[in-house]
Amino acid sequence: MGYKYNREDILNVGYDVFRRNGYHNVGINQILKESGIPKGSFYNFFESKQDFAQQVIRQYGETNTCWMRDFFEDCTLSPIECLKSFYAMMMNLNEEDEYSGGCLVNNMSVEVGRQNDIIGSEANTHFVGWLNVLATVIEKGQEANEITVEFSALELAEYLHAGFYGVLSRTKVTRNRVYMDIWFEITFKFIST
Amino acid sequence: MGYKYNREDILNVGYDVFRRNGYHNVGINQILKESGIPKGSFYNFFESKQDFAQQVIRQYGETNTCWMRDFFEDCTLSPIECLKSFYAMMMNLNEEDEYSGGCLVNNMSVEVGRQNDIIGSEANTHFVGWLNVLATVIEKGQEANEITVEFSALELAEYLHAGFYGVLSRTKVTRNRVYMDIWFEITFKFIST
DNA sequence: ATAAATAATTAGACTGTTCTGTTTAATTTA
DNA sequence: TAAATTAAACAGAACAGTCTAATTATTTAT
Repeated sequence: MGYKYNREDILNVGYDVFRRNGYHNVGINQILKESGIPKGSFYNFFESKQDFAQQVIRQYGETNTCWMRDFFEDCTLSPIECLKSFYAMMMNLNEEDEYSGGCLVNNMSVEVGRQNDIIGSEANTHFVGWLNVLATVIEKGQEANEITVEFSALELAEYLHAGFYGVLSRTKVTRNRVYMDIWFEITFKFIST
Repeated sequence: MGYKYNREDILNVGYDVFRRNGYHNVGINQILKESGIPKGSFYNFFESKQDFAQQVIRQYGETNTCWMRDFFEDCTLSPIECLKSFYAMMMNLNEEDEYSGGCLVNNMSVEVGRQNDIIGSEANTHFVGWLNVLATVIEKGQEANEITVEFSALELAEYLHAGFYGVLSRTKVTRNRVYMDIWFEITFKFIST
């Protein structure tokens, strides 16, 4: 029989709280309260707030990379239709969430990515992982003549990635799905052959 | 002769400090220290930290709207070349700044735009203003047959806006100009007729 | 197998600092 | 002289992180 609390559960609470509220707006006490863990246990598992945040990002980043890979592996549609349904799903999730969080890794990048090297490079690591998954699918789409070959698969992945996160920022203040829809329409029109 | 300190100078300090460090990571004391103003004077001019941040955003937002309008009015190139040189300039500024700040309004949107209605809607107001300026130029480009008419000028403005801010977030953690260049190449290739 | 010893985890009071914002008084300008 | 501004001490809450003790799990010795 294990102990009462475990690292993973606390990380999951951290994911939720950081994603919705940002990094500097969240105190350790809030994490403790929402996870029901006492301070001593927290500092037994994590060295500091920064260390905790890094581990939160890492867990989510890795989980999401696997999730994306599985999604595209299981997707039986053509490559570009897989991409479309992936982004359609992300947009739906964001709408259901009422645009209140966006992407944890992007939020962390914007808020502290430049000042804090530890968090910045942790975020970048996972961005790169996701971009590679996207690039794989894009490449298949190019081979199937569905996607333009004017640019490399990785360049197009960066393009999709940037556009989507830009539009997430836009929905945070407009709280309206239409901006995601516009981005979707234009982007997929443009990359399609 | 006026008093020793004035609202505008403090707002400019706030712009710089908030842009580089975010909202919740900045304390009033930092603003006081960097502007040399005592606390009493600060609270004479501003009701609260939130009120201060709102005014910082407003001043920058309005200034930037005018600056953009002037830029495009003074630009003697064709519409799409004006757009290109506008974004090229923004990219150069960001590179010179070593990717350390990005756009204040976008940073604020991502960090607090969803939790804080005051700041969120202030940010949105200025986004809308900038988008309208962009749309005006895009419309001219469409009339001159330089820019695709598959989408409305405002939709394309949203598209440019989202992509650019997405890529700013990307440069914050990569600290490399190349991601802006990729975005630029792809985007202008796509919108050009 | 059981008991003793060791290690890991839990618990929360406590520390010192920093946070936003208040207050009161002195000074400056109109 | 009256109003606006400047000045800094002060207040109360929140902050990250420390510390000691108690509890629980695991390992070692018998």
